[in-house]
Amino acid sequence: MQFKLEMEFSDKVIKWYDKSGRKTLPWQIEKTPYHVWVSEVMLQQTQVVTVIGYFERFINKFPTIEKLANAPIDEVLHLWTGLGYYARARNLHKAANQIMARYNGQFPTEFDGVIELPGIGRSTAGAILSLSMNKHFPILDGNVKRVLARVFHIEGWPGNKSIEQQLWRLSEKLTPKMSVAKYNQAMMDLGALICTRSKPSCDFCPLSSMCLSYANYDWNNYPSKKPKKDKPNKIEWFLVLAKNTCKDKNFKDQYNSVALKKRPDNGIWGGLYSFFQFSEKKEVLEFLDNLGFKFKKNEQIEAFQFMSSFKHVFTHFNLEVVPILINLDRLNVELEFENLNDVIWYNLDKPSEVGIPIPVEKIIGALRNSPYLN
DNA sequence: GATGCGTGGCC
DNA sequence: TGGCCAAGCAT
Repeated sequence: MQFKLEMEFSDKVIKWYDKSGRKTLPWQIEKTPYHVWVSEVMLQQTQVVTVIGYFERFINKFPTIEKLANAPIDEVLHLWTGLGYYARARNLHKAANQIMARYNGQFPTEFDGVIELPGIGRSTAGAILSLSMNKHFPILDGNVKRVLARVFHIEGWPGNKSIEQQLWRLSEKLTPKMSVAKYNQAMMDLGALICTRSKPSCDFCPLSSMCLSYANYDWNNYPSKKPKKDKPNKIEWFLVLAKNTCKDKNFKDQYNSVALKKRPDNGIWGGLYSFFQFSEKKEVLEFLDNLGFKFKKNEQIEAFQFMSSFKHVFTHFNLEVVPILINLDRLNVELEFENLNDVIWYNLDKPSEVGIPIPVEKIIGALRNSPYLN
């Protein structure tokens, strides 16, 4: 038997959802475990408007867990290009294969089995089981954290373990036995639509009468801000090796493919294809040396074309990208990458279906329609 | 337990 | 413009 406060809380939330909640997002049409799973993973640290298009393309390409499991990882990463946090895609693919092997392709229905899958933590497991099967599990995403921190004046940054634990206990206590699916979706909607990070719409909030932050008009202090840390700046040279593969005389002075190398599965842009990257310029020359280039000073200057450098911002550092373009046709050399693993010639006109990080996309875009083409 | 992991939007 | 953050998880 739940106490009055909890009953009142969930009652208000659910009634609000019936009137004002979201019910027609792409992953709410057929609320299968697979659809909810893919959407929840895409929505990790990512906003709904961004996810919608990615979700539709993804489900269209991989309509079932089996199709996803059997797809090449590069194809999965291709559909994830631009979404970020690429480990999510690799984990999704790995988990799909586990589901095939362990559960005969049926998404597991027990919490222990779900949370064991790579890329699924406590909150995502709770979301999948509650939203798609109405099972009684709490969730604690950024929206729920914000709502609870404000209504109950939870002090401290939720990234802190003990604060997060407090919030989990609150979420457990407030999650009703009945209508869990509706309640959990309602809490996320409330956080996303009403109890927003800045300028919340308290006038339309079903919880305002029991909200400490509303009473004190101090929503801006909850949840507490993350402690600041300065971001390092890094510089990276991207070696753009380009050549003409169409062998047409008219395109003699142009090229239409560039060399890309698959990055290691771990770390930044894991499993994606990028240009050869170097943190020191002299490493670029050494690399070319090893490939058989022997430059005299003047040749080097002629061979290098510096494209516009630009900045790319990550969560934890700033990256200055300096692309160096080398037109191999002009040098009249034939480079062989046979001794290098995971290198592809990426055709600018017929792009391979692989994952590409945004800065690489930008450079490729510049090559397609810019003066560099001459 | 702190840190690594993307990208786009907002003010 | 730049700092901050958004449906977290893995290590």
